[in-house]
Amino acid sequence: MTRAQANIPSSPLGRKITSYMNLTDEEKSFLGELERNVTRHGSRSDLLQQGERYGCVRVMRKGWAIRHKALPDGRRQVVNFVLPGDIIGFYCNLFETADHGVTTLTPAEVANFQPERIIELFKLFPRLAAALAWSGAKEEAIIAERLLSVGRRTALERTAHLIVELLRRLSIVGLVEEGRFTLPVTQEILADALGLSIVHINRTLRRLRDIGLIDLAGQQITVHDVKQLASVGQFDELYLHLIQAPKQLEHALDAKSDRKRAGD
Amino acid sequence: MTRAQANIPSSPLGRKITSYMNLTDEEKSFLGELERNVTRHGSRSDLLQQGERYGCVRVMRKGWAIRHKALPDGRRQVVNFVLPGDIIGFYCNLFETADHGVTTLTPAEVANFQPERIIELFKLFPRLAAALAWSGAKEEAIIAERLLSVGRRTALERTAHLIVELLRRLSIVGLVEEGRFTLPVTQEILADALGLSIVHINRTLRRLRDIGLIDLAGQQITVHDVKQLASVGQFDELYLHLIQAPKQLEHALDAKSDRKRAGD
DNA sequence: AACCCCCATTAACCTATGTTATAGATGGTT
DNA sequence: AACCATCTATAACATAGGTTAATGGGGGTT
Repeated sequence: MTRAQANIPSSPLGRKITSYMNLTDEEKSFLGELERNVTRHGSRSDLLQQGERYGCVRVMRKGWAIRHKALPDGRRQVVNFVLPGDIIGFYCNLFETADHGVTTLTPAEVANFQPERIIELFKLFPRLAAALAWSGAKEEAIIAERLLSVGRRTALERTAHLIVELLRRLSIVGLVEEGRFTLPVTQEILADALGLSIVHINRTLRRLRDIGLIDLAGQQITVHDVKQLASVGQFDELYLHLIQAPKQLEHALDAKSDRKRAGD
Repeated sequence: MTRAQANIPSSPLGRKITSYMNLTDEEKSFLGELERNVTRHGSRSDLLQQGERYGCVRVMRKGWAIRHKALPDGRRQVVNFVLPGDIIGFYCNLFETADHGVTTLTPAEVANFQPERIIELFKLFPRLAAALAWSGAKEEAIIAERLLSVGRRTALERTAHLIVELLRRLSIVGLVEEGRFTLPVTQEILADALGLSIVHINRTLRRLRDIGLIDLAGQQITVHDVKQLASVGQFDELYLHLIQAPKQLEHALDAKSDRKRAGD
């Protein structure tokens, strides 16, 4: 059983996982198999509607989406951004029906597999299963951090925080280059993510530009000084480690795999 | 293997689980064993501090607690209320260190067990494990709903929504009587949970009282008309089903237990 | 090239909620 | 029974952010 760290998987999920653990060839091929059934979707199409039954577990291979909840009168809150490599609501699949909707922001490729595969995964490749479980737990942590933002940070702080978060998450899957990345998002969506009005998001982005912290050109955003932007957003180091730290997973693995690890 | 539905478990966790599935005697006794190592804590004591290492998995047996995140300057957001029968941050235990603190609001009894027991649980009692996994998933859903509240509901709506949520959750574990329950919470904590100032929470509670929807007497709160309060809070039926619906679990069980169920 | 739709931008104005300050309950402690 | 610390309650005032409305740009489509 050989570990191949050299060849980086082409799928973002694989790339994300290899960023914190080495995968055996067997693990890689199982993962590849999970991602085999790919569906393609246009921009602004609903992958899941509030109230709909859950079917497959979905993994975002390419493109962005949002998970969002709506009130009867149309007010809407974006709960989370789904980025390439993300599983869409990992633990939510335990529920029968969705309490939120999922909508693409760009043309997207989504991998679909049956929930039962996860059980299989736990039996055959516990390390991989732990990685997914861990990744799912991060979702909750990200949402809680957004709750802190919306509840207690000012508009400027929230916005800065979100930009840094996206930058961090995207860089794990290799979608950031020199502080620049694509932000396929209207200001309305930003507003719904941050609990602000569209006008105020506009004002706030302007301030960030005026201060010289970011540049916006179409859907390209450039962060000039991550450190300063992070400090404006009161970005927490603990949170940073949590959303990208490699070592964390060892902890999960210790807890999860009571049997001897394969490949060691 | 006999199902004993007659004798209701004395622990709130047991009571919560039996509210949506019948437990075998074996399952009950394993659950009882998990809850055997009980620690007692005074009011306002930290069960876990932001940045601290996770140790045991904790179950609230008696009393209330809050999970909260703080900004460097002291602003604080209450992420969730931990009620009797709740597991404290089920999936968070996959992380090495806590990104939030947990503090009791009342004298509390907490059961502690090693994370490894959960693996054991999955092997020996998959139905029970599914129930816990499902219960953990609810945590995320509750946090997402709070995010919607804080981001998009008005002060009055949020407050009404929270009261209904607590009423629902507490009634599952038998802590509500005729719409009346104990709310061991200062207005400061309510404010931190709802992203409001303490003064404004006060105003808002007053309005709810003036409208005649609730009564407050010390820590006793009485909800006169749940339906109307729920409608003020734009309480979503989907969400309601999610936090207490029995049938949901069948779905989880189908997915989780590929082996034949014990006891059937 | 005229039309249209969606989106960003900005100004002017408005209001829900925050802040500060004060007073009064409540309950535990000596 | 006086004291102290917390907590609730309200008033008066301040402001961050919401609302409305108008303008202009960009990219399709006819």
